[in-house]
Amino acid sequence: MTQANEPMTQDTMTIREMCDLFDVTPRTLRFYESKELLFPIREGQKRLFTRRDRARLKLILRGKRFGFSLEEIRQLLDLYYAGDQQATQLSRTLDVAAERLADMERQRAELDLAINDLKSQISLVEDMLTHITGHKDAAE
Amino acid sequence: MTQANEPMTQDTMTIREMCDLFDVTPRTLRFYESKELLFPIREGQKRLFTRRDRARLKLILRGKRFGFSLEEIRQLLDLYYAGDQQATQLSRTLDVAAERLADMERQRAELDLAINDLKSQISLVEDMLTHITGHKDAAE
DNA sequence: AGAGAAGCTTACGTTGACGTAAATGGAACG
DNA sequence: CGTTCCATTTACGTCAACGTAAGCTTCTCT
Repeated sequence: MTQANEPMTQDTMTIREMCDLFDVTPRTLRFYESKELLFPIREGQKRLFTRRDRARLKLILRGKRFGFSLEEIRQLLDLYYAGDQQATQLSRTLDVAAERLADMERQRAELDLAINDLKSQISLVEDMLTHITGHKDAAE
Repeated sequence: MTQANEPMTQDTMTIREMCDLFDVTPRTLRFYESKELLFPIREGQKRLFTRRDRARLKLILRGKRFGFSLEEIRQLLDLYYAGDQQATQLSRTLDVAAERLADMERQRAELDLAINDLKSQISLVEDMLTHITGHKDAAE
Protein backbone atom coordinates (compact mmCIF):
# COMPACT_ATOMS: atom_id res chain seq x y z
CA MET A 1 0.00 0.00 0.00
CA THR A 2 1.36 3.40 -0.88
CA GLN A 3 -0.21 5.27 1.98
CA ALA A 4 2.81 7.48 2.39
CA ASN A 5 2.04 10.83 3.85
CA GLU A 6 4.66 12.25 1.55
CA PRO A 7 3.72 13.84 -1.74
CA MET A 8 4.56 11.07 -4.20
CA THR A 9 1.07 9.68 -4.69
CA GLN A 10 -1.03 12.47 -3.32
CA ASP A 11 -4.20 10.70 -2.45
CA THR A 12 -5.72 13.54 -0.48
CA MET A 13 -6.13 17.18 -1.34
CA THR A 14 -6.33 20.36 0.66
CA ILE A 15 -9.38 22.54 0.50
CA ARG A 16 -7.64 24.96 -1.79
CA GLU A 17 -6.61 22.29 -4.24
CA MET A 18 -10.19 21.08 -4.30
CA CYS A 19 -11.47 24.56 -4.95
CA ASP A 20 -9.09 25.07 -7.84
CA LEU A 21 -9.89 21.70 -9.32
CA PHE A 22 -13.66 22.02 -9.15
CA ASP A 23 -14.08 25.77 -9.22
CA VAL A 24 -15.97 26.09 -5.98
CA THR A 25 -15.31 28.10 -2.83
CA PRO A 26 -14.07 26.78 0.50
CA ARG A 27 -17.38 27.81 1.95
CA THR A 28 -19.14 25.49 -0.44
CA LEU A 29 -17.01 22.50 0.54
CA ARG A 30 -17.48 23.17 4.24
CA PHE A 31 -21.17 23.58 3.65
CA TYR A 32 -21.37 20.27 1.84
CA GLU A 33 -19.52 18.62 4.68
CA SER A 34 -21.96 20.08 7.17
CA LYS A 35 -24.79 18.65 5.10
CA GLU A 36 -23.07 15.27 5.04
CA LEU A 37 -22.43 15.24 1.34
CA LEU A 38 -18.67 15.07 1.78
CA PHE A 39 -16.57 13.47 4.50
CA PRO A 40 -13.06 14.84 4.41
CA ILE A 41 -10.70 13.42 7.00
CA ARG A 42 -8.91 15.68 9.42
CA GLU A 43 -5.25 16.28 9.89
CA GLY A 44 -5.34 18.26 13.07
CA GLN A 45 -7.81 20.99 12.21
CA LYS A 46 -7.44 20.87 8.49
CA ARG A 47 -9.60 19.01 6.07
CA LEU A 48 -8.14 16.51 3.67
CA PHE A 49 -10.34 15.42 0.80
CA THR A 50 -10.00 11.90 -0.52
CA ARG A 51 -10.66 10.57 -4.04
CA ARG A 52 -13.97 9.44 -2.68
CA ASP A 53 -14.78 13.03 -1.85
CA ARG A 54 -13.71 14.04 -5.31
CA ALA A 55 -15.94 11.46 -6.93
CA ARG A 56 -18.84 12.58 -4.78
CA LEU A 57 -18.27 16.24 -5.50
CA LYS A 58 -18.27 15.54 -9.20
CA LEU A 59 -21.68 13.93 -8.88
CA ILE A 60 -22.91 16.70 -6.64
CA LEU A 61 -22.02 19.34 -9.19
CA ARG A 62 -23.62 17.39 -11.98
CA GLY A 63 -26.79 16.91 -9.98
CA LYS A 64 -26.90 20.59 -9.31
CA ARG A 65 -26.86 21.39 -12.99
CA PHE A 66 -30.27 19.74 -13.30
CA GLY A 67 -31.71 21.64 -10.43
CA PHE A 68 -31.68 18.76 -7.98
CA SER A 69 -31.65 19.93 -4.40
CA LEU A 70 -28.72 19.01 -2.22
CA GLU A 71 -30.98 16.74 -0.25
CA GLU A 72 -32.01 14.88 -3.38
CA ILE A 73 -28.39 14.64 -4.39
CA ARG A 74 -27.55 13.20 -1.02
CA GLN A 75 -30.04 10.43 -1.65
CA LEU A 76 -28.55 9.71 -5.06
CA LEU A 77 -25.10 9.59 -3.54
CA ASP A 78 -26.37 7.09 -1.03
CA LEU A 79 -27.40 4.98 -3.99
CA TYR A 80 -24.00 5.23 -5.61
CA TYR A 81 -22.20 4.39 -2.41
CA ALA A 82 -24.59 1.82 -1.03
CA GLY A 83 -22.21 -1.11 -1.34
CA ASP A 84 -22.38 -2.18 2.29
CA GLN A 85 -25.98 -1.35 3.04
CA GLN A 86 -28.66 -3.74 4.16
CA ALA A 87 -30.99 -5.23 1.62
CA THR A 88 -34.03 -3.47 3.03
CA GLN A 89 -32.25 -0.14 2.90
CA LEU A 90 -31.16 -0.91 -0.61
CA SER A 91 -34.59 -1.66 -1.91
CA ARG A 92 -35.97 1.48 -0.33
CA THR A 93 -33.21 3.41 -1.99
CA LEU A 94 -34.10 1.74 -5.25
CA ASP A 95 -37.61 3.08 -4.93
CA VAL A 96 -36.27 6.57 -4.46
CA ALA A 97 -34.07 6.14 -7.48
CA ALA A 98 -36.92 4.84 -9.61
CA GLU A 99 -39.02 7.84 -8.71
CA ARG A 100 -36.16 10.14 -9.50
CA LEU A 101 -35.73 8.41 -12.81
CA ALA A 102 -39.38 8.88 -13.66
CA ASP A 103 -39.05 12.55 -12.73
CA MET A 104 -36.08 12.90 -14.97
CA GLU A 105 -37.81 11.29 -17.90
CA ARG A 106 -40.83 13.50 -17.45
CA GLN A 107 -38.53 16.46 -17.29
CA ARG A 108 -36.82 15.37 -20.46
CA ALA A 109 -40.13 15.08 -22.26
CA GLU A 110 -41.14 18.55 -21.18
CA LEU A 111 -37.74 19.86 -22.09
CA ASP A 112 -38.12 18.44 -25.56
CA LEU A 113 -41.44 20.19 -25.92
CA ALA A 114 -40.00 23.44 -24.74
CA ILE A 115 -37.06 23.16 -27.09
CA ASN A 116 -39.36 22.67 -30.04
CA ASP A 117 -41.62 25.50 -28.96
CA LEU A 118 -38.70 27.81 -28.56
CA LYS A 119 -37.29 26.79 -31.94
CA SER A 120 -40.52 27.52 -33.74
CA GLN A 121 -40.93 30.81 -31.91
CA ILE A 122 -37.45 31.79 -32.92
CA SER A 123 -37.98 31.08 -36.57
CA LEU A 124 -41.32 32.82 -36.37
CA VAL A 125 -39.69 35.95 -35.06
CA GLU A 126 -36.91 35.62 -37.59
CA ASP A 127 -39.54 35.73 -40.30
CA MET A 128 -41.10 38.80 -38.74
CA LEU A 129 -37.71 40.39 -38.70
CA THR A 130 -36.96 39.80 -42.33
CA HIS A 131 -40.39 41.11 -43.20
CA ILE A 132 -40.06 44.25 -41.11
CA THR A 133 -36.67 45.12 -42.51
CA GLY A 134 -38.19 45.14 -45.97
CA HIS A 135 -37.72 41.44 -46.71
CA LYS A 136 -34.03 41.90 -47.09
CA ASP A 137 -31.75 39.75 -44.98
CA ALA A 138 -31.71 41.13 -41.49
CA ALA A 139 -28.33 39.98 -40.41
CA GLU A 140 -25.89 42.66 -39.50
CA MET B 1 -78.63 39.03 -7.84
CA THR B 2 -76.55 36.85 -10.01
CA GLN B 3 -74.54 39.34 -11.89
CA ALA B 4 -74.32 38.76 -15.62
CA ASN B 5 -71.52 41.25 -15.21
CA GLU B 6 -71.37 43.33 -18.35
CA PRO B 7 -71.41 41.91 -21.84
CA MET B 8 -71.87 38.31 -22.65
CA THR B 9 -68.25 38.15 -23.72
CA GLN B 10 -66.61 37.89 -20.31
CA ASP B 11 -63.03 37.93 -21.32
CA THR B 12 -61.71 39.22 -18.04
CA MET B 13 -61.48 37.21 -14.87
CA THR B 14 -61.26 38.05 -11.19
CA ILE B 15 -58.29 37.02 -9.17
CA ARG B 16 -60.20 34.16 -7.64
CA GLU B 17 -61.31 32.77 -10.97
CA MET B 18 -57.71 32.90 -12.10
CA CYS B 19 -56.56 31.09 -9.00
CA ASP B 20 -59.08 28.33 -9.48
CA LEU B 21 -58.27 27.99 -13.15
CA PHE B 22 -54.51 27.81 -12.75
CA ASP B 23 -54.19 26.50 -9.24
CA VAL B 24 -52.14 29.36 -7.88
CA THR B 25 -52.68 31.71 -4.96
CA PRO B 26 -53.73 35.35 -5.12
CA ARG B 27 -50.37 36.21 -3.65
CA THR B 28 -48.67 34.62 -6.62
CA LEU B 29 -50.67 36.62 -9.12
CA ARG B 30 -50.03 39.87 -7.28
CA PHE B 31 -46.39 38.95 -7.08
CA TYR B 32 -46.20 38.31 -10.80
CA GLU B 33 -47.84 41.62 -11.45
CA SER B 34 -45.32 43.36 -9.24
CA LYS B 35 -42.59 41.71 -11.27
CA GLU B 36 -44.24 42.85 -14.50
CA LEU B 37 -45.05 39.39 -15.71
CA LEU B 38 -48.77 40.07 -15.75
CA PHE B 39 -50.67 43.29 -16.40
CA PRO B 40 -54.23 42.98 -15.13
CA ILE B 41 -56.40 46.01 -15.66
CA ARG B 42 -58.13 47.69 -12.75
CA GLU B 43 -61.79 48.14 -12.04
CA GLY B 44 -61.52 50.49 -9.13
CA GLN B 45 -59.18 48.65 -6.81
CA LYS B 46 -59.77 45.21 -8.15
CA ARG B 47 -57.68 43.39 -10.69
CA LEU B 48 -59.20 42.05 -13.85
CA PHE B 49 -57.14 39.55 -15.79
CA THR B 50 -57.47 39.45 -19.55
CA ARG B 51 -56.97 36.51 -21.91
CA ARG B 52 -53.57 37.96 -22.57
CA ASP B 53 -52.80 37.55 -18.89
CA ARG B 54 -54.08 34.02 -19.05
CA ALA B 55 -51.88 33.17 -22.01
CA ARG B 56 -48.89 34.67 -20.25
CA LEU B 57 -49.60 32.86 -17.01
CA LYS B 58 -49.78 29.59 -18.86
CA LEU B 59 -46.33 30.21 -20.27
CA ILE B 60 -45.03 31.36 -16.91
CA LEU B 61 -46.10 28.15 -15.26
CA ARG B 62 -44.64 26.06 -18.00
CA GLY B 63 -41.35 27.91 -17.80
CA LYS B 64 -41.28 27.35 -14.09
CA ARG B 65 -41.54 23.61 -14.54
CA PHE B 66 -38.13 23.68 -16.23
CA GLY B 67 -36.57 25.67 -13.48
CA PHE B 68 -36.39 28.93 -15.39
CA SER B 69 -36.22 31.92 -13.12
CA LEU B 70 -39.01 34.46 -13.29
CA GLU B 71 -36.60 36.91 -14.79
CA GLU B 72 -35.70 34.48 -17.55
CA ILE B 73 -39.37 33.81 -18.11
CA ARG B 74 -40.00 37.51 -18.41
CA GLN B 75 -37.49 37.64 -21.23
CA LEU B 76 -39.11 34.70 -22.98
CA LEU B 77 -42.48 36.37 -22.65
CA ASP B 78 -41.02 39.43 -24.28
CA LEU B 79 -40.12 37.16 -27.14
CA TYR B 80 -43.62 35.76 -27.39
CA TYR B 81 -45.21 39.18 -27.24
CA ALA B 82 -42.74 41.11 -29.30
CA GLY B 83 -45.13 41.78 -32.15
CA ASP B 84 -44.84 45.54 -32.06
CA GLN B 85 -41.20 45.84 -31.14
CA GLN B 86 -38.44 47.40 -33.15
CA ALA B 87 -36.27 45.24 -35.33
CA THR B 88 -33.18 45.94 -33.27
CA GLN B 89 -34.97 44.93 -30.09
CA LEU B 90 -36.25 41.86 -31.81
CA SER B 91 -32.89 40.66 -32.95
CA ARG B 92 -31.43 41.21 -29.51
CA THR B 93 -34.25 39.16 -28.09
CA LEU B 94 -33.50 36.51 -30.65
CA ASP B 95 -29.98 36.31 -29.33
CA VAL B 96 -31.28 35.77 -25.84
CA ALA B 97 -33.58 33.07 -27.10
CA ALA B 98 -30.82 31.36 -29.04
CA GLU B 99 -28.66 31.25 -25.94
CA ARG B 100 -31.51 29.85 -23.93
CA LEU B 101 -32.06 27.25 -26.59
CA ALA B 102 -28.41 26.25 -26.47
CA ASP B 103 -28.68 25.99 -22.70
CA MET B 104 -31.70 23.80 -23.00
CA GLU B 105 -30.05 21.50 -25.49
CA ARG B 106 -26.99 21.18 -23.31
CA GLN B 107 -29.26 20.42 -20.42
CA ARG B 108 -31.08 17.87 -22.48
CA ALA B 109 -27.82 16.12 -23.34
CA GLU B 110 -26.72 16.04 -19.72
CA LEU B 111 -30.10 14.83 -18.65
CA ASP B 112 -29.83 11.97 -21.08
CA LEU B 113 -26.49 11.03 -19.63
CA ALA B 114 -27.80 11.18 -16.12
CA ILE B 115 -30.80 9.08 -16.99
CA ASN B 116 -28.59 6.39 -18.45
CA ASP B 117 -26.24 6.53 -15.51
CA LEU B 118 -29.08 6.23 -13.10
CA LYS B 119 -30.58 3.33 -15.00
CA SER B 120 -27.38 1.36 -14.95
CA GLN B 121 -26.85 2.14 -11.29
CA ILE B 122 -30.32 0.92 -10.54
CA SER B 123 -29.86 -2.39 -12.31
CA LEU B 124 -26.48 -2.72 -10.69
CA VAL B 125 -28.00 -2.35 -7.26
CA GLU B 126 -30.82 -4.66 -8.24
CA ASP B 127 -28.25 -7.31 -9.00
CA MET B 128 -26.57 -6.72 -5.65
CA LEU B 129 -29.92 -7.12 -4.03
CA THR B 130 -30.76 -10.43 -5.62
CA HIS B 131 -27.30 -11.65 -4.74
CA ILE B 132 -27.50 -10.58 -1.11
CA THR B 133 -30.86 -12.15 -0.57
CA GLY B 134 -29.43 -15.45 -1.69
CA HIS B 135 -30.06 -15.05 -5.43
CA LYS B 136 -33.75 -15.47 -4.98
CA ASP B 137 -36.09 -12.80 -6.29
CA ALA B 138 -36.11 -9.86 -3.98
CA ALA B 139 -39.67 -8.70 -4.16
CA GLU B 140 -40.81 -6.20 -1.54
C1' DA C 1 -77.37 47.13 10.92
C1' DG C 2 -74.12 43.60 11.46
C1' DA C 3 -71.47 39.70 9.92
C1' DG C 4 -68.97 37.56 6.43
C1' DA C 5 -66.48 37.02 2.30
C1' DA C 6 -63.32 38.78 -1.04
C1' DG C 7 -60.02 42.07 -2.36
C1' DC C 8 -56.35 45.47 -1.43
C1' DT C 9 -51.82 47.21 0.59
C1' DT C 10 -47.92 46.93 3.60
C1' DA C 11 -44.60 44.41 5.51
C1' DC C 12 -42.26 40.88 7.97
C1' DG C 13 -41.18 35.58 7.75
C1' DT C 14 -39.29 31.35 5.29
C1' DT C 15 -36.33 28.02 2.75
C1' DG C 16 -32.16 26.63 0.21
C1' DA C 17 -27.57 27.39 -0.91
C1' DC C 18 -24.34 29.55 -0.10
C1' DG C 19 -21.61 34.76 0.68
C1' DT C 20 -19.15 37.44 3.75
C1' DA C 21 -17.23 39.28 7.81
C1' DA C 22 -14.89 38.74 12.39
C1' DA C 23 -11.90 36.45 15.44
C1' DT C 24 -8.48 32.93 16.00
C1' DG C 25 -4.39 29.90 15.11
C1' DG C 26 -0.50 27.66 13.09
C1' DA C 27 3.29 27.90 9.44
C1' DA C 28 6.53 30.09 6.44
C1' DC C 29 9.38 33.94 5.18
C1' DG C 30 12.77 37.69 5.39
C1' DC D 1 10.31 38.76 15.65
C1' DG D 2 6.63 40.58 13.03
C1' DT D 3 3.98 40.07 8.85
C1' DT D 4 1.62 37.53 5.59
C1' DC D 5 -0.97 33.57 4.11
C1' DC D 6 -4.18 29.67 4.74
C1' DA D 7 -7.24 27.45 7.25
C1' DT D 8 -10.94 27.07 10.88
C1' DT D 9 -15.19 28.30 13.51
C1' DT D 10 -19.16 31.13 14.43
C1' DA D 11 -22.58 33.74 12.87
C1' DC D 12 -25.12 37.17 10.45
C1' DG D 13 -26.44 38.61 5.38
C1' DT D 14 -28.52 37.61 0.72
C1' DC D 15 -31.52 36.38 -3.13
C1' DA D 16 -35.56 34.24 -5.22
C1' DA D 17 -40.25 33.19 -4.87
C1' DC D 18 -43.51 33.37 -2.58
C1' DG D 19 -46.24 32.56 2.53
C1' DT D 20 -48.58 34.76 6.05
C1' DA D 21 -50.35 37.98 9.17
C1' DA D 22 -52.37 42.67 10.11
C1' DG D 23 -55.43 46.10 9.10
C1' DC D 24 -58.61 48.54 5.91
C1' DT D 25 -62.45 48.90 2.26
C1' DT D 26 -66.41 47.24 -0.20
C1' DC D 27 -70.11 44.29 -1.42
C1' DT D 28 -73.61 41.06 -0.23
C1' DC D 29 -76.81 38.46 2.45
C1' DT D 30 -79.86 38.02 6.19
